[in-house]
Formats: sequence, C-alpha cells, structure tokens
Amino acid sequence: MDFIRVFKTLGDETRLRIVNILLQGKTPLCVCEMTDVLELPQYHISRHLMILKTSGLVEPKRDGTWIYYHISPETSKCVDDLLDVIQKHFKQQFPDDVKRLKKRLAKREKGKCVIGFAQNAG
Amino acid sequence: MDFIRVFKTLGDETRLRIVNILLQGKTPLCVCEMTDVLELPQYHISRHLMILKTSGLVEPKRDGTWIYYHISPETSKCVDDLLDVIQKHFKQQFPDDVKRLKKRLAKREKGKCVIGFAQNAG
DNA sequence: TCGGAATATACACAGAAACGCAGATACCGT
DNA sequence: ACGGTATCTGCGTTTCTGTGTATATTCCGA
Repeated sequence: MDFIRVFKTLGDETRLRIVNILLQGKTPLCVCEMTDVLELPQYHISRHLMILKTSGLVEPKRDGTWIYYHISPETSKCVDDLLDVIQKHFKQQFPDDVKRLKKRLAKREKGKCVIGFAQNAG
Repeated sequence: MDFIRVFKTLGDETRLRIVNILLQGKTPLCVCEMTDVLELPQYHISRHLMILKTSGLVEPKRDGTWIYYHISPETSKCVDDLLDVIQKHFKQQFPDDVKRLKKRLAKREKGKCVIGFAQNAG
C-alpha cells in the first residue's frame, strides 16, 4: 500500500466528499446516487472514483447496469486510521452532502437504487 | 481550520517527510537540519515549510540566524488525529529519514544546532 | 438484435504545483 | 559598517492535475 499516493488522492475536495458519503452512509453507493448527492456531473464522479480505485481506497461491485462502490475493506492499519479520522470529523464539514445522502437513500427499494439520475426522478 | 487545505498540503511527499521528522524527533528542527536529514536542497525545504505554515500545520521560532519549526500545537481535533496517524505509521515509511534524524540530533550542543549544513560539518 | 439507461474514457485545454537558479533578506560577530 | 551564515523569495520552465465535451462501453429488457 502506497501511503503517499493515498494522501495525494485524499488531497482533493471531490474525492474527500466521495469518501465521506461512503463512510457516513455505511453502505455502498452507485454512481448516480453519488452524482445526485454531490451535485456534480456524472463523468466527474466516474473520474474521481477511478482515481480512488487505483489508490486502493474503493472497490466497485456491479449489479446489472448499476455499479456500487464501497470502501475497500482492511487495506492497512494506516488507511483504516485515516478513514476513521474522516468519518469522525467530516460529517460537519459537508453537512449538505449528508442531508442529501439520507434523502437519496430513503428512495431506495429493497436496499437498491431504482431511480437513476435526479432528472428522471420527478 | 480548512481541513481540505490540510489534506491537500499533506498530499506531497516532501511535506509528509517534513511533518514526519518533526513528529518523530519530538523537537523543533531548524532548516539546515531538515535539509541534511531529507537530503534535499535548502530552498526546496523552505518552500514547503512556507506551504505547511500557511496551512497552519507548523510554526517558526527564530533563534538568532537559525529558525526552528515545530508542529503547531492544538490546531483542531481533526488535525491532531491526522498527525497521530502519521506519527504512528510513517516511521516505517521513511526509515532512512529517521536514522539520519537521530544522527543529526546527536550533533546538537545544549539542544541547539551548531553545525549548519552537512558540507560544513566535516 | 435493438434501444435505452448507467457508467467509463479519449482528447484537448486551462490552471496549479513543483522545480532550479539566482539573488535577496535577516541576523551575528568583529 | 562589513563579511559570513542561515533562510527566504521572484522568475521562468516544466510537469501534473482537474475539467468539459463528446463518445464509447456494458448491461438490461423487449
């Protein structure tokens, strides 16, 4: 595990916000959910997810057309401790993200995203 | 305290190494000591110290011609926790830095740097 | 197999950051 | 005031990073 790369990766607001909602939500999120919660274009989210994945911080799991990303389990004690810091302190940093996350998760059915992007959701 | 800036600041190898030796040494270090320990040009160290200072992570304290930098005390709980992670896990990341740091600190007299740069030290 | 939805990516560009060099500044001892 | 030492900084160059647009890929259902 390349710790320097991990720190570099976390030195970006979008990626911090992605990691934050993954930690606060305590559940894997699909790309369209993140897109709505963070209010950023889809390609933007995809890009940063790729960087997070390359650094070993998140992992994808496909479910049909949807791809759910989750925090990589047990990467290393250092990364675990780092993520603990983010989980503990970033809730207050991005309160709006957390609010939108809760709203969005409430729209799931049987624990799965069923509505795609916001503009399709009415 | 701008946490995003802190993460950005720590997303650089040189700055991580500076913070690491400050934490491992448990004592303020002057620029020439850091220059020798990290084996980088002096202006390089100065630049990154300025960035660390702007982010609120370190503070300078002048002693004659020498300027000693130390980790800023009690910036915030989040930064404290972050630095704890670095202190705990980065000793093994940069073992050579830690070795050179110990050697260099052993050359102090009455707790102060007295030899300037390596090339003057014989 | 065809259309639509979710996601990924190639390319070009703009802005930021790191680097090296040279010179500037601040302080000390004489 | 002067020379030497430690430290800082302005400038130009190079390299890295993020962004937008448009397009490609993958999968599902009919």
